[in-house]
Amino acid sequence: MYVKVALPISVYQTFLYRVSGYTSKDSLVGKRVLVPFRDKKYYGFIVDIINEDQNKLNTGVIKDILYIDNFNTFTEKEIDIIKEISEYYLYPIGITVYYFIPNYLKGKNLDDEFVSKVFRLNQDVRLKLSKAQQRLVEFLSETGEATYFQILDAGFAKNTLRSLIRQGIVQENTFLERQIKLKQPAEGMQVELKASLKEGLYSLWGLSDRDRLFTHLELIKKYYREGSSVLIVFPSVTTLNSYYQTISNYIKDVKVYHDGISPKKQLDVWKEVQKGPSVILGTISSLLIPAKNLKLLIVEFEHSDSYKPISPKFDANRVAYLLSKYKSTTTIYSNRIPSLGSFLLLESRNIVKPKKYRKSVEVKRFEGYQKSLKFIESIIKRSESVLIIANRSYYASFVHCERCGFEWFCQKCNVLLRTTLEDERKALKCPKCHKTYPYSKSCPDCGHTGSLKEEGFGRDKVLKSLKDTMFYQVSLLEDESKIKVKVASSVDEKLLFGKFDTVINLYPDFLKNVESYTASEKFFRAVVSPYFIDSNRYVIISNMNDEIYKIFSNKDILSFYRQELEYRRKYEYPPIKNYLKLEVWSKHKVLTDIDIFLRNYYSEEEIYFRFISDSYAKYIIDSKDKEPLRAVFEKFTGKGKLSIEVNPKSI
DNA sequence: AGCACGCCGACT
DNA sequence: GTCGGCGTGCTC
Repeated sequence: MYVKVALPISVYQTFLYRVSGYTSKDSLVGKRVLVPFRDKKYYGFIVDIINEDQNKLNTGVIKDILYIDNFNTFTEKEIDIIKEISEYYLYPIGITVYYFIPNYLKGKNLDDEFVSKVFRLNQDVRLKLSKAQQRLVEFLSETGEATYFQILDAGFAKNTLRSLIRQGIVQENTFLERQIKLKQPAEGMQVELKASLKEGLYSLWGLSDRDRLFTHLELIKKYYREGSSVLIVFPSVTTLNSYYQTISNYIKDVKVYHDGISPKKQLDVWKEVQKGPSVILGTISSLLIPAKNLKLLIVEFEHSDSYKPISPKFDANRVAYLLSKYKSTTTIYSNRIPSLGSFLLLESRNIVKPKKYRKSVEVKRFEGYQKSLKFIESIIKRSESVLIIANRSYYASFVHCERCGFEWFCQKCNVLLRTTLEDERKALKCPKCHKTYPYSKSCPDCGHTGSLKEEGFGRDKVLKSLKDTMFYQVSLLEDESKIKVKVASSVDEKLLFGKFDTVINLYPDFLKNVESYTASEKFFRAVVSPYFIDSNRYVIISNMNDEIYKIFSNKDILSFYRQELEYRRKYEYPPIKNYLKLEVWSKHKVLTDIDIFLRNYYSEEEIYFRFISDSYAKYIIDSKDKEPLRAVFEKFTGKGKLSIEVNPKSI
């Protein structure tokens, strides 16, 4: 008998091998095999079975497999989903499979000291760092947290990581199975749950994190009792962890699967959930865990950028949809407020009705950092507990105007510029593309001289200021729990099950001042998401009074999205319009070859955007036809670095 | 991805 | 005449 095997190499094709001692009735699809390939041995996965007589179609010698696992890593259904992901996102099948398997089965790096640890950035960094160290700091700042494999995959060396840990810039965390009991039970379920949800897609939003948790809990219990498995997916180990600490009080034997647990434990969980119904909390890498009778899938914080990994480039929300298609699961996209993309799909989904909140929103004019601080202090004096959202966590200095709040962003990357010294002269530098901009003494926005400060009022500065001037105890949100005043950079992906007296949103304005078509959406999120944190009072310190008033005075809080979709439709931006994105890093000769190739297949109108430099090219293609891109990949792979993104999140 | 094959320039 | 550069093609 012959089997098609997907190998972890960057090609679209699969390879044919011979297995003996099995019949086509055995469930070989989804099993891991060790195969000879050239003069090497690779672990691959069986994705198809070929009947004997069909092998005549093939040329060349077919080799025998060397070894086959006695258990299935995947069932046929997960393999079908992997095939569809690989096809849809034009990503080599073997590498796609590898993304979803337990680390233990990859058989490498397993005894490394850093495996099973999650890395996060510590506070303010003002030390001199090497290029590689700077890039890793930037990477962790963007992703929030990363596992060891993610860091290696992103091309960083172990030594870079090690040196940053030694300097105290990067923190290594291990997963703790610590449980915290919630003081308050659910305040009467405001959500109407029908006897049982039918299979299909649902959107759950408009609730505080705690109410959402208890809504999940009701559903989880129901499905679990009926003998079904439940999978809840989180954008990060940090989020998963805080959910686990709470829900494990209510459900015995919750299983956890992510890259922060040991490879051996991962494999144990993987095998265990195939045997009987389980409740599993996992990160994106757990999406295709072959849980027995999986009938409920919850994607928590569905808007998160972490649901679109870099390699392979797929969208976890789409995989969640595929799970409902192939496994008939009830899939729930859960969030405080839906993402714009989710909102677009609300019509085709069932909505779990949000409860009506009647919380007033106060907008306080931003008149500089010092005045805001005074105002915050006055609120703290009169409050039991306060959460301050600073909207940024700064680790390097940048420039802003103390008077009007203006901040410099890179025109290309929309990243805050940092101050640097170029030939002993101050300049502004983009940390991403390294483009430099001239420094000026007066504010480019309000023209005021002497009001420019080389520091932001991100999380770290707010924390320091409050610690210096106040008698109250202040801490970061993620630190000790019994502190009156908490400071956070953002709450967008942090589950907050407790209740605050007051939530203060400090100057979200700069998000809107960015020159990007996504700016309004980001601002909306930053302003509205904290509204659903359980609190008596919500104060926003901002100069965007009109916009904020408009958002909250609307009967339907999401009506902003309707207007935003109009705008996206008019200018043909995602998520209304989907594009294909191709990026190439190579020599000029290769870039021009690719250019000729592409222009041969796509018309002028279909090439929406095109940029070619000496070493880099970028295309945004407005076409449904992906095949030319597949051809480019096959023809030019190996001649440089290629990246294809289907439905990119930004163009 | 990796590795071999093969076609051109630089060398003891 | 040979060594080694890297462009091209293939791996079951």
